[in-house]
This record gives sequence, C-alpha cells and structure tokens, in this order.
Amino acid sequence: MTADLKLQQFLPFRLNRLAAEVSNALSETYRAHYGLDIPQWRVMATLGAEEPLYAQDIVRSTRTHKSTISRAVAELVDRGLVERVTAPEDARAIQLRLTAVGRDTYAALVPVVLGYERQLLDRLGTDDQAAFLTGLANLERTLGLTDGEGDAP
Amino acid sequence: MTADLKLQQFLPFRLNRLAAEVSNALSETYRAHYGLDIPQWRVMATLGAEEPLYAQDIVRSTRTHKSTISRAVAELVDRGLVERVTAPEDARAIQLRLTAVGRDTYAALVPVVLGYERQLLDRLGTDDQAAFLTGLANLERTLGLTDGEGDAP
DNA sequence: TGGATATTGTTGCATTTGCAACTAACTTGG
DNA sequence: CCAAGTTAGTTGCAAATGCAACAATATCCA
Repeated sequence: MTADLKLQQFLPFRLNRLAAEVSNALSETYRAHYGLDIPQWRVMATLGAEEPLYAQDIVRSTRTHKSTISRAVAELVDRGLVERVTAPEDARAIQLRLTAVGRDTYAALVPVVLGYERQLLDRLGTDDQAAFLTGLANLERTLGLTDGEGDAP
Repeated sequence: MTADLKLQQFLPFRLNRLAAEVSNALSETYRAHYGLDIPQWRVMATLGAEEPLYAQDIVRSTRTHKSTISRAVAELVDRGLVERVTAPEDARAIQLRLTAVGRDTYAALVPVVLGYERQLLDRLGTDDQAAFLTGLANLERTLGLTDGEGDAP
C-alpha cells in the first residue's frame, strides 16, 4: 500500500516547474533584446551590483559551474560587454568589470527584470507575499543556499 | 541611476537556485539506487498514480517536452519497468503501464521521496509551511501551471 | 629554498535537452 | 472515397552543461 504520491502536489516537482516557467518567461526578455542567455545574464547582474569581481566570486555567488561562467564571460568579452584585467596580486585570477556598453545594457535591463519580478509578486496579496518570501528564505537558509555574499574568512 | 538589483534577492534567481538544489539532492536518491534520471522518474511517478496513460498525457501533466518523455519511456521499456500496449482505438497512441517490476520500484521509491519532501517542509514552522504553500499555489495558478490534471474538453 | 599541494580559469568530451523534421495514423470536407 | 490537414510519437541535429583533465600560478612547510 503505497502512500499515494501525486506528482502535481509534490513539492520538488512544483518548484522545478515554477522555476522553469519563470525562468523561461524572463529569459525571453534578455535573450530577445540583448542576446543574453541565463549564465551571461547572471554574470552581468553580478557585476552590475559590484565591481570588480573574479570569476570565482561569480561562481560562488551564483552557484553556477565554473566552466559555464568561464564560457559566459568569454562571450561577453568578445561582445564588448565585459572586460578582463589581470589581477595585480594574483596572475591566475582575472578581474572582471562591465564595459561602458555593458553597463548601459545592464542599466536597460534592470528596470525590465525588476518590473517582471514586481508583477510576479503582485499576483500574491501583500500578506501572502510576505509569508511566501519568509518561507522561501527559510528554505534557503536551512539548505545552506544563502552564502556566497558576505562570507568572512 | 539604476534601481539596484541584487541577484541574491532576485526572485527568479532564487527560485532557480532552490529548485536546482532540491532537484539535485532528490535525484541522487532515485539515480543512485534505481538508475532513474528526472524524466524517467516523472514518467514512473505519473504512471504510479494513474494507469494506463498515453505518452501525451504524461507530456501534458509533467510539462516536459515530448521528445524527452519519448526517450525516457523508451529506456524504461528497455529496462522492463514500463510496458507499451498499442491503444485499441488509435494505432498511433500507445498505452503505458508500469510492469510488476516497475510498480515495485515505484512502491520502493515513494516513501523515500515523500520522506524527503516531509523533511523539507518540516524545516518550516507549521504556519510558515502553510503560508509558503499557499503562496506557491497562488503563483502556480496565476501562471497557469495547474492544468494538466483534470481538464475537461 | 624548493618540491608537494592547492587554486584559478580554460578546454575536450560526453550527456542531456529542445527544436524541427519526419513517419504513421486518424479526421474532415469536398 | 480521397486529398488536405491534424495528431501521436520518434529521431537527427545542434546548443547547453557538467565533469575531468589540464596549464599556469600561488602557497605551504620541511
């Protein structure tokens, strides 16, 4: 007698489905207008908030595989959105920055994606919204996902 | 002056990260013990709750691409977990069922994955849990994700 | 100091996945 | 009844992604 499992009700499945839907909808935005895929967008978004960063920083803070970040950066450099500068202290590491064009692109994208997020959250009532975000944060915390930002040595 | 966007706070990114983490953790379970990947697991889980189904039904209810489902089914059939029976009324369509072995595998997996889900939800307090699930359901509803089950013609 | 070890980032390779074209079979309209 | 269009499922192909091996550099400690 198996406890019944309805995939439609199963949390991991639902999280995947929701993330895929949101991700696809949103990635249309930066793909259609700026030719960016998700890893490229993550690099841009991360550099937009803080510069300069090493590739390694972006790997940690986005939890994206280093080979994926490496390729995303390579293409962004080719396209003139990001620039690499060899780090003064460590010749292995390379500092990454947005170029002027990169920053313009970033500046154009931010209001659009924030608008999308807003629109998404507005579908929840104010109370539900707060509760949902609290729950999400708790899950992230207990799963150890909320590092990668301010981590002291 | 761009409104600041912190990727760590950005809902689509957070949903992706959470889904990936949960998915990876869980898929270890059915991959290590039963050699199932996620699409294969979805086919098994869908058939476990209702039989027989057409591949098309599984495509709709899991929102997974039909080529992915086709390949997952093909492998499950090869491995003797699922059987195909040409539909009596429509020779294009193929009814899918779990074999006896498939059902045993399903029966063994269900408690494990439900246990994982339970453990995940228990990290939230009872109130947070309800609130989070309510918010999740609302998002799913407004995004049109909650079809695929009982949809009348 | 210098050899062992660790770290940064890149690249080759295999796997996965979505798209599009395809086959086979069903349906509909003239 | 048959030609045009639709639907179920499969497969070739290309793009994306993770893993593992690698080169270059840095660190550690005997």
